[in-house]
Amino acid sequence: MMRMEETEINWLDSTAGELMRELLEEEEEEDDDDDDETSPTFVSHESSIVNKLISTVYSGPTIRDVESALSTTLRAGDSGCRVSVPEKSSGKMDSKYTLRMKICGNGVADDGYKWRKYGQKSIKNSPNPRSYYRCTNPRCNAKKQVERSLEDPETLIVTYEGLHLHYTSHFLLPRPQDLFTAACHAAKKPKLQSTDLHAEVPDCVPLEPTAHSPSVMLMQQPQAEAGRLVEGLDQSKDTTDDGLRHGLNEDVMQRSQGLLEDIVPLLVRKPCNSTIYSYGNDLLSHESPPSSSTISWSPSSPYLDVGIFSSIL
DNA sequence: CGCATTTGACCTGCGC
DNA sequence: GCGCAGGTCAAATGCG
Repeated sequence: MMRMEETEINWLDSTAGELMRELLEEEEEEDDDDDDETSPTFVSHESSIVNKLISTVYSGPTIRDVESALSTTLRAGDSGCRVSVPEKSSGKMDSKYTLRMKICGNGVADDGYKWRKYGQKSIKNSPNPRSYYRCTNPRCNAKKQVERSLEDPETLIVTYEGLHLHYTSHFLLPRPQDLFTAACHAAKKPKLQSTDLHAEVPDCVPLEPTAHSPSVMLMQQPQAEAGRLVEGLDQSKDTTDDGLRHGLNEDVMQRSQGLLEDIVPLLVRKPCNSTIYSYGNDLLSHESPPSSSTISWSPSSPYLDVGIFSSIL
């Protein structure tokens, strides 16, 4: 079984590489037509290539599908949580991504990472202060800003910036009922970080390990583990593509065992605007600098994981 | 005691 | 150059 999965991944790797080359050639010919319907968010030339690649290799749900499924299912389940897909990244090709998250209970949708608040600032023309967070992983340069929406006080506007050089626990995809349970726990859970809504700082809905989440062990390893995982990346930072892939894959291969298919980003080697879809046990991904996001989702579990990768190189 | 949060001060970029 | 607004720093404080 494991062997078959590895073979599958290798096949996908090589296939992706070939497709990428084809698409690159194709792009040189038709330079204008970049309005790819699969991801209006991605504006760069490179992103468009990746989108084509993904749409070629991947036939699962699109971001829009995910958004649709989320709003439908979550509302149906009355969990109160909603995460919408990234908004337009402000035209310019920076490493920022903005998401809107519906507050649920006393918490909000978790993005799976652990954040440390380093500042709060009141914003002009806004009654709500903006909170600034950094990823607690010292090797990770990811940041996010959280503020309440002016239009809808129950909506948090989360702007992600920077790259997570480690995995989020959200590769674990709970079932819908688990999600709801987690949301309920979040409402009661003791303050882990800033969860004070008045301070506009939501942490997350913790994903409680369940028997239905086989990936829990791997993804909930302590941060030290994540740090080690990233060491490989740091060493090969200049390289980027190969180095990144190497660092990730090697480590992941070593420790993932049967969970390999759950966490190996297929196209992690080609960072660019990216979305990682997790569809059941199969995970396909594409990444792209300077900004990218990861969205993990399972049809049996309308949980949208949003991690932001950017400016890794 | 260690870690996270708070919060005022400081820095930086931008528009006038 | 100046002022404003946004972003970051770091000391103080709180909490487990």
